Amino acid sequence: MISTQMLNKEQQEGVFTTEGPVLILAGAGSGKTRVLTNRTAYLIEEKGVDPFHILAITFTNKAAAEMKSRIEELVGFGGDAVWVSTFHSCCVRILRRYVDRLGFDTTFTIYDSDDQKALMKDICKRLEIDTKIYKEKMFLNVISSAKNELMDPNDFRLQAGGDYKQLKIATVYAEYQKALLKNNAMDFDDLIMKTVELLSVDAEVREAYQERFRYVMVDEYQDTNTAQFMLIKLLAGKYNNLCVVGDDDQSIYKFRGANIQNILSFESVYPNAKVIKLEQNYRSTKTILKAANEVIANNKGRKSKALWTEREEGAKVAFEQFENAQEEAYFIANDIRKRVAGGEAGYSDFAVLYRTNAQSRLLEERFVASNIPYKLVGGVNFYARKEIKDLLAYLKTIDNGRDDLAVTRVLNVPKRGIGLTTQSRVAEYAYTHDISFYDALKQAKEIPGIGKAATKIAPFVELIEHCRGMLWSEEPLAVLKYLIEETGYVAELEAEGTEEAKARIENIDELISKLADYEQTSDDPSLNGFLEEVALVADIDSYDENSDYVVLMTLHGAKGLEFPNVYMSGMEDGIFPSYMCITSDDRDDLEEERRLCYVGITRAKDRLTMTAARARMLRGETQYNAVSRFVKELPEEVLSGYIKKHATEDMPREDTYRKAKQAFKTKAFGTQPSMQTYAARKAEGITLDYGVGDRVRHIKFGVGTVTQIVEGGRDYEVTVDFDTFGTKKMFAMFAKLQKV
DNA sequence: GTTAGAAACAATCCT
DNA sequence: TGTTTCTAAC
Repeated sequence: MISTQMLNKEQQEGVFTTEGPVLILAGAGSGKTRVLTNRTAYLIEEKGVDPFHILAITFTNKAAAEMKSRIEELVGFGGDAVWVSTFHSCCVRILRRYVDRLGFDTTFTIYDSDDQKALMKDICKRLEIDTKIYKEKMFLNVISSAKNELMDPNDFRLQAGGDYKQLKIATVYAEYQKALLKNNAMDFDDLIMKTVELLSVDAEVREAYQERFRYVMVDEYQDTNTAQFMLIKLLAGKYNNLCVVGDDDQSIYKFRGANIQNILSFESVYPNAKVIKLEQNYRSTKTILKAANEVIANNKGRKSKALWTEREEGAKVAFEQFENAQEEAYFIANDIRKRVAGGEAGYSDFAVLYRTNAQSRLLEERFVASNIPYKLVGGVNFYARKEIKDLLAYLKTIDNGRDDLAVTRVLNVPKRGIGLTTQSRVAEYAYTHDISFYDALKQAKEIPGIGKAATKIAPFVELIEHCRGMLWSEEPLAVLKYLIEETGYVAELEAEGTEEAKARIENIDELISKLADYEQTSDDPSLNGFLEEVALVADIDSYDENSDYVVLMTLHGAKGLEFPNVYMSGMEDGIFPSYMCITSDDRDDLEEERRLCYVGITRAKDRLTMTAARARMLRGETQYNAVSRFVKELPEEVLSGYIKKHATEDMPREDTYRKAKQAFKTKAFGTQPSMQTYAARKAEGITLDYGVGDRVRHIKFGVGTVTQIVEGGRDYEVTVDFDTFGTKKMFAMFAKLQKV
């Protein structure tokens, strides 16, 4: 049911303009998801469009799931037939059906960035490239950008001209694609590019999808790259009922190939496009919106728009600067604790945002120590963890024997006494006979110079074959369990007994329940399907706004979300804006960073707090950073806690910047930067809730017994005999020991 | 072939 | 600081 009275005039226009190309410029918090869902409902219920003919594309599974459930709520019957998916899963779905027409097997595996790197390493070795001069990552970056621009190895070679380095990259690119094809694998960029290729080359497939997708909608359009643009253009190519929603001020994925021209020149590509602007914000207070507007106004070359709200003024934006990052973390944790205790809000009403994942560690430690429930989004992806990747590699080997990477990963895990020499002999044999690594293993006895290693290989092959046999009659879950049992993977970890090993076992248990869950919820469960789902999950997908925890994540991760209380931490020049973009000579980089700041500010509904530290430890070195220039761009009247005169106007410029920093460094070291924590200065010393003989837990060393406590000034030196790490001496304030 | 300890090295953000 | 790669000894 569509309730138009709930929509403002512009939103209604977005809902009712269903025919032809439409560009909706939707400012932050202007209710774009509401427009998209209502539009879909309108198409189905009022215009009688079969849900089968509607496609909606988002960037994350979480956004897709959310949109899907909201559509189903609105239309009741048939809503689940709408194809709502991410770019990547949409492409996979098409490719799984037709990619054999491009010479791939439809059971292809998807490589993540670790896999890409491993493959690239092999290639560099084979081509005898000195990876000290040309780094693997450089090749991968260039290749990725090329793919985002739909350039295949040939195109790349052509544009290289006579440039030596470019030609070298072209060779590597070609070799890389060859290896992927041989392994029957694709990387993330391939998923899009191959689909575009398929649709361009194969008229039959193209017409089938064009006929199907009579209405196409794209969310977060500002983040699309050239390949994705082409994909959309092709899919919507027959009926051209294409509705894209985006905000150029929130374009923050240039590094991933996002092409801001897609949104800026939409009207020239589709001259008859209808443009609708959503400028009323329903999320933030006037103060927060003013802060956001002022900051983003410093950018040039954007579609002008001004967000406004009917909401109240609200609290000022708080700014706090601390001596170091520890104090900063302490303040944030304490502030949240106080507000929750005061009944002002629940934990889930808070989000702490930062620029880099590395900043999460201190916050996390502090939250653990303060017993604040939190959820860390991002960092090391669950599926990128060693133990998970190992088990997945087994499953991949079982599923697709052509994936050499997966096979080599687990061939000697657990240790089977198959070393590097044997491995390279097999690889060589496979290469010269033009067969897969796994097939070579099957004929291990024939391989010259392998000797007794063949007897070590046989059980591995048997294991894989047995599992393949199992799949005929049993669910993938049974295979995984059998695998864990047979390889002794968990048993080995249990024997280790460390905290780390325990965490790994927990992860494995989680993998088991994920697979079980998949088998329950999927209508046609298969090993291949599970591996695909796993390859495409993003960190953000695991975030659940209904659980009562504080969320910790990067500013990038926060896009599309909203919270009553937001902390933007690490507001320092060199951190945010990042060192990389300050030193870059491309002015656009700073603008992108500013957009990121805009995204961060507009996440907050009621209260926004910015924090900074004077000194921060970065890669083992203490850095002294000035307050972020973005803080200085905030209008004075929205700020509290920060007196502008401290933000000296005489901030040295780029060239003198380093010198000044150096001077500050030496001075600071001379006077011994204060080692006291914020807690100590605020509370005049600390009290311990444990004594000699008590059992305590340390975040890293695990559980141990306190053997000695020595008082020293405001702190205590505590000696703990840890169960697994031996005896350590530490200061109570830093150790954050917890009584158990 | 395996392992532990030393040395080198690293520069965001993500599907 | 934390992780990956190298080296030497078992």
